[in-house]
Amino acid sequence: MLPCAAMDAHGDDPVQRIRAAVAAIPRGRVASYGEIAARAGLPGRARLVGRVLREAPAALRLPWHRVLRAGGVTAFPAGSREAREQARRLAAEGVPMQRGRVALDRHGWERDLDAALWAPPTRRR
DNA sequence: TACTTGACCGTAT
DNA sequence: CATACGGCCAAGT
Repeated sequence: MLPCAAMDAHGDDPVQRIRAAVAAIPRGRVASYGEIAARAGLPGRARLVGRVLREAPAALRLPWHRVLRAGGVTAFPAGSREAREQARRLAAEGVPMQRGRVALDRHGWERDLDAALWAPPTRRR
């Protein structure tokens, strides 16, 4: 038998883990390719994330529009069909993209961590 | 088999 | 802000 059979039980396939990481991006939030790679346990492999998204079946309904390049810049050429579609989808969930860029300090997935560290100890509202 | 491409990234100039 | 460079590595030529 193959030794990988055991690990498969947990989903060892990089493609599956990347898809799962993308699917986990909260609505109204965005993440970078590098961040997704790291969350999928594949640090330094941002390009693989791009490849996986490009080849992902549309039927999977992955929130690909929530994935941006480092710095919050769209991975698509300005004005391209994909870039416009991405901006449209993000806008639909309250994430503005201007000049092909999203403000990560306001909409980045990791923003919550910083917010938590800087937030007042007591309740907020 | 060797070389090129890419939905990328961080650092350095 | 813009180039450049090295790292990454599966697919395509």
